[in-house]
Amino acid sequence: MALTKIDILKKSIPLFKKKGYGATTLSDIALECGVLKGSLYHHFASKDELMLTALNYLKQYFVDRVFAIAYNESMTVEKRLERLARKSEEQFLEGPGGCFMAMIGTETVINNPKFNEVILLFFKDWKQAFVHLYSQICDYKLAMEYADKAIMLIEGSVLMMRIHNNPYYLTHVQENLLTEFESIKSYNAIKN
Amino acid sequence: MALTKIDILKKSIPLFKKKGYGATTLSDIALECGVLKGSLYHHFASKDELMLTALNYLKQYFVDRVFAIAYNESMTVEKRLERLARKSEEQFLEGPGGCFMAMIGTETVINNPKFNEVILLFFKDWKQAFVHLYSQICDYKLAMEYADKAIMLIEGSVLMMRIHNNPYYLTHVQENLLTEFESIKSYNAIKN
Amino acid sequence: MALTKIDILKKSIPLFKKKGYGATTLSDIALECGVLKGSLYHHFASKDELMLTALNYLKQYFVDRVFAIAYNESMTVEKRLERLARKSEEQFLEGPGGCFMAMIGTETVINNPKFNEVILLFFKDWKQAFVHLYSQICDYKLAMEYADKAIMLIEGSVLMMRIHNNPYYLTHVQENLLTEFESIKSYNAIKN
Amino acid sequence: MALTKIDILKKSIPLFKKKGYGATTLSDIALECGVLKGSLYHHFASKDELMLTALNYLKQYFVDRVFAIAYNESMTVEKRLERLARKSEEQFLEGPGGCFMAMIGTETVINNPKFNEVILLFFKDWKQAFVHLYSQICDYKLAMEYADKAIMLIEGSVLMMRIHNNPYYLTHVQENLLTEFESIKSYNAIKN
DNA sequence: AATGAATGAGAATTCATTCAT
DNA sequence: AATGAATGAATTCTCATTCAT
Repeated sequence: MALTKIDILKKSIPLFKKKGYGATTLSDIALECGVLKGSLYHHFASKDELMLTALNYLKQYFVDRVFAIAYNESMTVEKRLERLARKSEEQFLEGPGGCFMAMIGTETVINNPKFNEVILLFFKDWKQAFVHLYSQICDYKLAMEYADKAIMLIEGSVLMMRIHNNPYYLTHVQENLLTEFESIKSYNAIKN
Repeated sequence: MALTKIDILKKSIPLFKKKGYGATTLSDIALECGVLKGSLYHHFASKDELMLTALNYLKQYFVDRVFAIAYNESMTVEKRLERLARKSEEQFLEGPGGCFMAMIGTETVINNPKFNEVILLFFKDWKQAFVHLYSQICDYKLAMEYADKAIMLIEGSVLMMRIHNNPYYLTHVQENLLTEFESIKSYNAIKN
Repeated sequence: MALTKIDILKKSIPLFKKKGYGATTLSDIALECGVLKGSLYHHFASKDELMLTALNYLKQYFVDRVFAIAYNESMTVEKRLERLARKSEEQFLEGPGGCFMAMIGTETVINNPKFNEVILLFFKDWKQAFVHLYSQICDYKLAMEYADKAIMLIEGSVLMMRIHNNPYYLTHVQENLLTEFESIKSYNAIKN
Repeated sequence: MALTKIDILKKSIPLFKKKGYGATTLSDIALECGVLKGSLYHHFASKDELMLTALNYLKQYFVDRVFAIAYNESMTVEKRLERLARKSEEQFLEGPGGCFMAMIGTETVINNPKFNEVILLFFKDWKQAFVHLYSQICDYKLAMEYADKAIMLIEGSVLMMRIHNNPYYLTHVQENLLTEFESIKSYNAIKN
C-alpha cells in the first residue's frame, strides 16, 4: 500500500523526460504519486537527490536489461544488436519520447557535476556494449569509431524524433544500423 | 550607445545556450546587458517573445550566413560542404558549446509550440542545404537520407561534446562527413 | 534498555542549550536518542510538553542538588557559597556552555507564558539560596540586593562566555563573588 | 513614499528583539513594513543579510550615538557615564525590552559566525567606552575589570528585566553603577 | 528608454504532529 | 513502545511581470 522509493522514481522519470529537470516540480511528482509534496521528503532529502537516484536507477536498468544483451553469448551477434536496439528503442519511445540521460545531461552539465558523473557512466557503458558487438566483426579501433557513431546517430535521431514528434527518425536509424552492421560483417568476411 | 533589441539578443543567446530557457532568468540577461530587469520590457513584451525573437534571429543568421553557402555556385560542392561545416561548427563551439536550436527544442517542445515552429523551420532549412549539396553527387532520395543522417550525427556529436566537455566529438564527425562525401562522389563517378 | 522520559530529557537539554527552543527539532532529539521522531510522542504529547518537563526537571535538579547546598548547615557559609558556585558552574559549563533557563527564558517569554512560570520559579529559588547565605553576613535587605546582583553578574558572564566562547568570564565572576563575600563578612564583623 | 533599507531595519529590529532570529519570519517583517514578502528581497538578498545589516546598523548607532558619549570631553566623567547609561537604557527598554545584540548573539553564536563577528565588535566597543571612563578614576587594569563587570551586570539585568517583565532590574543596576563610580573616584581621590 | 520598487504566484524545503501497522 | 509513512501548514526564496517616476 505504501509508496516506495521505486514507485516515486517510476512516476517521476516520465515527468522529468517530458519537461526536464528544472520545469518538473515536486508538486508535479507528488500529484502523480498521489501524495503531498512534503511526503516526498520522507524518501528523498532533496530534488537533487531524487534526480540522482533516478539517474542511477535508470542507468542500472540499462546496464542490466539493455546493455547486458550485448554480452549474451547464447545469441548471434546480429541478434544481440537487434535486441539491444529494440530494448533501448522501447525506452526512448516510452511516454513522452526522448532519452532521459541526454535530456538531463544537456540541461544540467554546467550546474550539476554530480548528475553528469552518472550520465557519463551511462554513455561509457553504452559505448562498451556497442564496442563489444562491433569488435566481433572488425578490429577494436574501428569498433570504437562505430560505437561512437552509433550512439551519436541514435541520440541525434531521438532529438529529431522529439522535435518533429515522429518516432520514424529513431526507428529508421536503428534499422540502418542493423543493415550497416551486416554490410560491415560481409565486407570483412570477404576480405579475410 | 543605446541598448538595441539586437544587443539583447546577442547577449542572451549564449546565456540560453549555457543554461537553457527555464534556468536563464531575465535578471541574468539584464545583468549581462548592463541594464535592469524592468528595462528589458521596453524591448520585449515577455520572456517568451524574447526567446521567439532570438530563435528567429539565429535561424535567419544560419539561413543567410551558413546555409546560404550551400547555394553559392562560385565554389565547388566539396568546398561548399566544408565551408558550411566550418561555419556551423563555429556556432556550435562558441561560448558554452551546444546547439541553441536543439537545446531549446528539447526543453520546450511540449510546452511551447510557438518556439517549435521556428525550430522546425531551422532544421528544414538545414536539411535543405545538405540535400542541395548531396543531390549533386547522388540521386535526390539518397540525398535526403544523407542530409538527415548528417544532421542527426552532428546533433548527436554536439550532445556528446557538451556532456563530455570535449569538442573532438563534433570536429571528428565533421571531418568524417567530408571524407564520406568524397567517397560517395568517387563511387558514383565510377559507377556512371 | 527501554527509552525513558528521563533519558529523553537528558539528551534534549544539551540540544536545547546549544540551539535554543525553536531551532532544536524533534528530529534532532530523536536522532540523539537513537529513536525515530514519532516515537517521542509516546513519551511527550508535544514539543511544548517536552520543554515544560525539561524545565521542571532541570529546575528540580537545581533545587535539590544546587540550591539545597545553601541550606546545608553542616558547612560554613563560605563553604556553602563556594560549593553552590562550583555546582552551578558545572551546569553552565557543561556541553555547549550556557544557562538553559536564561536561554529558553529569553527566547520564549513573549510566546510561552507556561514556560516562563517555571523559569521564574527557578530564579526565585536561586535568589532565595543566595539570600539565605548573604543574610548570614549582612541584613536581609542588603542580602536581597547582593543576591540579585550575584545572579545578574553570573548570567551576564554566562552570556559573555557564550558569545566569546571563553569560560573565563564565568569562572572569574564566581571567584570575585567569593572574595567579595569574604570582604563583606570581614567588614561587617569589624563593624559589629 | 518608497520603502528604504533603513525603514525595513527600523521595523525589523523590534521584531527580532521580541521574538529572536529564528521565530521572526519574513512575513512578520513584510506585514510590519506594509509590503509583500517578496518585496523584501528587493532590498536584502536573504534573511541572513537582513540580520547582518541590522546588526551593523545597530552597532553603528551605538558607536556613534551612545559609546561616543564616553569620549566627549566637554562633559565631566560622571556626566558622561550617566548619559551613556541613559542612552543605552533607552535602547534596552524600547519596545519589547531587551538587548538585541545579546539576544541574537545567544541564539546564533553556534550557527552564524558572521553574525557573531559584529556582535563581538559591539561588545568590544562598549567595553572600550567603559574602560575610557573608568581609566580616568583608576588604573587601566582595574578599569578593564570594572568595564567587564559593568557590561555583565547590565546584560544580566536586561535578562532579568525581560523574564520578569520589569524594567526596575535595569534601572536599578544603572543607578548602582553610577553611585559605585562616585565611590571609586572618592576612594582613589583620598588615596592619592 | 531606463529605473527601481513592488507584486503575486509558485518553487523547494522544514517540521510538529498523526496514525496504521 | 517503536516504526515509518503521510500530513499540511509555514518558511525562505525566486522570478516574470507591472508601473509610477
